[in-house]
Amino acid sequence: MRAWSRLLRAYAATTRLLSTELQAEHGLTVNDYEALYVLGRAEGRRMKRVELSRRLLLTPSGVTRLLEGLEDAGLVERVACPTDLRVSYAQLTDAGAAKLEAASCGHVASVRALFAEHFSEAEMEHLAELLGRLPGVSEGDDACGAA
Amino acid sequence: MRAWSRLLRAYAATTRLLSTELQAEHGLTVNDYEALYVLGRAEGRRMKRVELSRRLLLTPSGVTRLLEGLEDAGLVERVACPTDLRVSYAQLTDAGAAKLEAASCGHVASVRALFAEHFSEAEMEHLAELLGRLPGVSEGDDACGAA
DNA sequence: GACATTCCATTGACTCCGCAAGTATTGTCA
DNA sequence: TGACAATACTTGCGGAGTCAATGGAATGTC
Repeated sequence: MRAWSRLLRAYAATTRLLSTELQAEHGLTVNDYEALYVLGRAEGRRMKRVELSRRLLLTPSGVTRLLEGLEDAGLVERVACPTDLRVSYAQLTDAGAAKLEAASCGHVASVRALFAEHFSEAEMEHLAELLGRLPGVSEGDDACGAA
Repeated sequence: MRAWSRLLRAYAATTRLLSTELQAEHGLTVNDYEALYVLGRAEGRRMKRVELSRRLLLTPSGVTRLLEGLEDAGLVERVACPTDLRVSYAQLTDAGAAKLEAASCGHVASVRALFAEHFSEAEMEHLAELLGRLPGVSEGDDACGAA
């Protein structure tokens, strides 16, 4: 089916493009960015790791590894939960917030540029709506980059 | 932008689902399947590796590795080109064609099921059309699984 | 006919991420 | 209370794919 194969290709193509750019300009992967973004909008700029894994559609181990990198870069801190010793929050640091701010600007512009080149506002809306119907896609929504 | 973040999530979600199934039933990844499929419809069931990398949106090295697996499994053969010693064709074997046949049935059904559950025919068409506008998505088209 | 250039393909080192297994903590129910 | 399940997270291993570097072959230029 065309829709399916195109979804594969669309992902591959756009990801490659945007990821390369984000990497070159800020040293972040797409998922790094999404993680910072999600944390930035979260209550107290922190979030349980499990929560994060649901938002990003990653497995818990994926989240651990993702945060490893962000922690090493000082963008995210590990904060223990006082009431439940099992959980540890991922908390955006000031550096992380600054990084997010810095990256947002260019990244959002790139995304907009890429999509606006091929779609009208209404079509983007429609595309988002359609994709949102697939299972699990619009879980904890409000999602991606500012605007 | 919602459309972008949902594209990411849609890919992650659907891929995970369908890939797991394909893996369990036939030991193929999604890209393995796409490769077999593309080869199956190619002139003489063979294709230059560069060509394949364009169709699958993989880098040449990605193709080399992908075919490595398929060759080990006896689904694809390496055939030299007489007129240009640089190129080597990937040629679908009879076993490969059989495997494709076997996998197609279930896989196509799964894909259809997944999409049909959430979209009407017209919506799928529309979705495919929208995704196809993104750069590089509808290159060498006719694309995916029988239908 | 020698040279640089370009193209096809492969390899090694790396990243990202999923799976399965393991640990630590919490909750439940006898 | 103590046993057992469930939850949150981490870790070892492996697969898949990228990039950069390489080698071999074809092409264009003088």
